Amino acid sequence: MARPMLWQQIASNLAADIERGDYVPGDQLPTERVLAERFEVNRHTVRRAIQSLVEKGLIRSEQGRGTFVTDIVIEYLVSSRTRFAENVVAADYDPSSKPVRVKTIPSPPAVARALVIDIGDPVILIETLGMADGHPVSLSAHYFSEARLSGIDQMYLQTQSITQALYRLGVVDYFRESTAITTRLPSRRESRHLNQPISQPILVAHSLNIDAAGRVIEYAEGRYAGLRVKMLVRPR
Amino acid sequence: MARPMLWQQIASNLAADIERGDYVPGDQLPTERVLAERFEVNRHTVRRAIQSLVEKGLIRSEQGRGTFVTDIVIEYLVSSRTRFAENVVAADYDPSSKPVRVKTIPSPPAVARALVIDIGDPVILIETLGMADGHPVSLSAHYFSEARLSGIDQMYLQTQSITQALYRLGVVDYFRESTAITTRLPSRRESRHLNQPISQPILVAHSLNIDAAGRVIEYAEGRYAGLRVKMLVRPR
DNA sequence: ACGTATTTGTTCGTATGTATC
DNA sequence: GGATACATACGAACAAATACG
Repeated sequence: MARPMLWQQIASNLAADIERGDYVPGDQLPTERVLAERFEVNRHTVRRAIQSLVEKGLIRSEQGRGTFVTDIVIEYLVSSRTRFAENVVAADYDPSSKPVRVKTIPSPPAVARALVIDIGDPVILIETLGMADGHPVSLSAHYFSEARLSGIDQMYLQTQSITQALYRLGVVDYFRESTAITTRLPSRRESRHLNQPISQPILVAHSLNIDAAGRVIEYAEGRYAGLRVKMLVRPR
Repeated sequence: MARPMLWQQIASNLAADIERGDYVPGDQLPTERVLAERFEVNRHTVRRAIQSLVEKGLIRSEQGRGTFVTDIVIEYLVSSRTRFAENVVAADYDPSSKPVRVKTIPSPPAVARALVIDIGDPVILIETLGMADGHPVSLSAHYFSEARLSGIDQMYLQTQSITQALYRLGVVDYFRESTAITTRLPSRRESRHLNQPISQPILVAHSLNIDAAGRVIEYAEGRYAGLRVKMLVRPR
């Protein structure tokens, strides 16, 4: 029997530390020199261990900076049928979501313009937190015209799915008409929900969804954790 | 004839200041109190003037912060034929660009992967600063395989246009195959070139351009001033 | 704007243990 | 046993990128 090699022992040690949460995604690992001292081996041996973890995708090294635990990265495909859960599944993570706020409010100007209603007309706001493997990824505010889709708030609370809620209200399918992507620093509230530092920028996507007949269904403002999300566009 | 109202005189005064460049996009105007003193009118009168300029879209006021000259906002359409100049013209600004760096380097891993060459193979880097009405908007690094497009650096320096340079090398047209959009804070160098604070996030777009035959032509990393750029996606 | 310290990346050389013929 | 090839591990030095005052 081959006895386990030194570098493999070190690799599984480090992997266990990461698994246990000693180091969370984005954290910097100790330097190679420090690890070499801790494990009482040569730096080469530590490097061999690190290399194997990099190949596994668990960590990433950056020359001159350090070695870091890999962040969860969702490649968020912006297409005509953009759905949160599908994108997370495609990235091989476990999707989940929960309501943050559900309420009816007078529509702000930007929302009214998008939904083609008058400013102040009642709109239903459903704000959701989307997660991948339990890590928050997106905080999305979905706006619906109360006049057109009355009761969607109740349907959503029952089904926990906007697609499902729309379906029960007769919207069998809907499409992404346009998406405008910007960036800014998060508010305190946003940084709290997305569990990321207030100094880390977020991606902001304003999108308009229409049904098969071209009627405006939903206007949404999605805020995405900049560290964990990449928007992928394949143009027509 | 109705003689001009006080608030209108003040409004056109302020508009002229802005037109003349006393205040550039993003600048904060003096507070309402200060303006009231300067024009020797009541604050209400200043407010009426400001309101009219806000409606014209020239300035924007933020409760508790101040009044600011509207930033230039480019709606950058991500499509199969994405060209910088065309996007700037569509937003009604005057496009220009200048080279920042032109050099041949061994290809870094990410570039090699995108261009389907070996790591370290020579690539030509052309870095350009794109401007709208003289305000920097994008800092883009364009990578070309030296083996495939030898001499494009010289062509670019002659024509000052990447599209033109490619044309002279036999690439009559090219298309955007994919674009990945992320965000982060700028480096010192980037913030300097884009003339924006280091604390303001930038949009980062990694894109791949191919020719009509589907051959990879160019890999680019565009960095866009977050304050002045909105990426617009119309999915297929 | 520029040097200094830190950190990863690369390349030498050397020694040792293991498997194979 | 002997010769060879190969992988593992250690040591030292330098290169390249980065961070920071």
